[in-house]
Amino acid sequence: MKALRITSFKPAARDIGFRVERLRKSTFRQHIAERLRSAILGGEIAPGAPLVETTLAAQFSVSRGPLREALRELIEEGLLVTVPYTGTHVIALTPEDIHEIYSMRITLERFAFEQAWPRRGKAFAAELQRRNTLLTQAIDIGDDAASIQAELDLHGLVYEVSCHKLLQRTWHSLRGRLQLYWAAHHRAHDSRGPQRDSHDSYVQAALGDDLTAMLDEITRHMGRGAERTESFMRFANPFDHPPTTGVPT
Amino acid sequence: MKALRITSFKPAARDIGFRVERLRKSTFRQHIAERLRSAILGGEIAPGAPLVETTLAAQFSVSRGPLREALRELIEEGLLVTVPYTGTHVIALTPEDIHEIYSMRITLERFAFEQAWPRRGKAFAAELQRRNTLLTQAIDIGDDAASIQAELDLHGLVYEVSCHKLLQRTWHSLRGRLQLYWAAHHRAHDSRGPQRDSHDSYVQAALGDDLTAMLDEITRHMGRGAERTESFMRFANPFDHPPTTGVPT
DNA sequence: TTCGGATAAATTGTCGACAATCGATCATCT
DNA sequence: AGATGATCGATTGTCGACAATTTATCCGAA
Repeated sequence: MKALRITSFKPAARDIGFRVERLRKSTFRQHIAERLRSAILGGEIAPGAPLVETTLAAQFSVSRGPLREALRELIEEGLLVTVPYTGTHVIALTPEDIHEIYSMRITLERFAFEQAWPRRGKAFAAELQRRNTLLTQAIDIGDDAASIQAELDLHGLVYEVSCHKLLQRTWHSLRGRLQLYWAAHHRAHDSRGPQRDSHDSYVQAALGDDLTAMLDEITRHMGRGAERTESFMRFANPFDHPPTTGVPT
Repeated sequence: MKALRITSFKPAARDIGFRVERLRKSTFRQHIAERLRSAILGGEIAPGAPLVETTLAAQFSVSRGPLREALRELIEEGLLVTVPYTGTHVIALTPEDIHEIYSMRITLERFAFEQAWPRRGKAFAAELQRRNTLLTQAIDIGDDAASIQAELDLHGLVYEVSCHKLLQRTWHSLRGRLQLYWAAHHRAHDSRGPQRDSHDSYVQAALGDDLTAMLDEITRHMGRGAERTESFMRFANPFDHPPTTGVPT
């Protein structure tokens, strides 16, 4: 076997200017967590659907140990809820949840722009436009999953540039819920995801010099999304689910 | 045994006006997670300290299964970091982390007040003053742990009143890190925690009618805390730790 | 001495089996 | 019929042992 080992070198011994991230050894737990996450977020597993450990373990061809640990991760992420001795199921988002997600998004993204504003540069501008192009293309093609991904990526850039690990972490969690909802939304009535050109003013403001205008744009932009979203949920709400017992711990 | 069972009643059958929360069944995992969390946050386990599964399992008198799951929870919460096949240790906060915590706090607490502002009532005012009194008493007695707890509780009220589950969840996570740092801080040079009367202007503004003034007060209040905090860390930084590899997943 | 590889100890990852608990079903009694 | 209590199947919680991997140590050769 003799896998290449990069970890554990003497600190001061021949330092090429070439730092490599400690390459993460794959454990079943990690693979399962990733796969399950994308399955949930991608809509392969519907919101509210129950997950049975033995079944999943069999599907992944592992024992229940690693599987349970992977579940524990997703539970703590807020994607799953569990009741001891009873079962685990994917969270079912309520209209209130959606409202909370959007209001939180406005707050976080405004903060992110305040942090990132002085850090913007040519690379930022180029990357922002690149991602916007990607989004537009995905919409034109009509690929729902790609559109969602692209929109999240577009909005994600400012968090990356903010250089604020805690903020990124929080966004990551929020992003998961948002993706979960969007996937369910699009699957429910197969309208295309984000509308074309809907992010042009967002991008333009982000490249401009007026921070206040940018902050206003965020509030306006998100407001539109929240509005469309909530009005939809008020009509068709396929998930009017039991208590769910989802206390933050 | 025959424990009393309140769960699972028919919805419409004789509803006494007496709602009771589904009492949570205790599993080892939960107990361990709680105990470990408080041990870490309380400073019993120092930041950066390694945790060995077999040792812990022996201390708690359980097998490694439940213990590992409890660890997984704390890892996902951000209190622990782990490297596969290598080990787990308590996070070591850097000055940048502290800075991030405080800036995030300002953003979140301002948002919380915006949400909670119309919901304030007599109960809110009474509770706020009660908690402030508790804080003052704890400081007068000189009980560090109680002071930290009291200050966090005081600031926590607005999140509770905000009725924003997502926000509460985020605050809970932030609160953990804050508590972790404060405990380490106070233990390092045993100065008393928060200063007396430092929250009077905060409480006063929270009871007033000027939201803008409140938001400013938050920024100012936190700014003071961050300043004291950071200046301390710049001088004495006992935790100048290895890479830590703490990617948010 | 210093470098390299083999070796050993410690720690985590994984597995399969067993125990505890829950929810539903059904029998029984008033 | 309605409520109460026992039974059963399904699912999760827990355990102990074994395998895989990392890290530190030791030994030998240039």
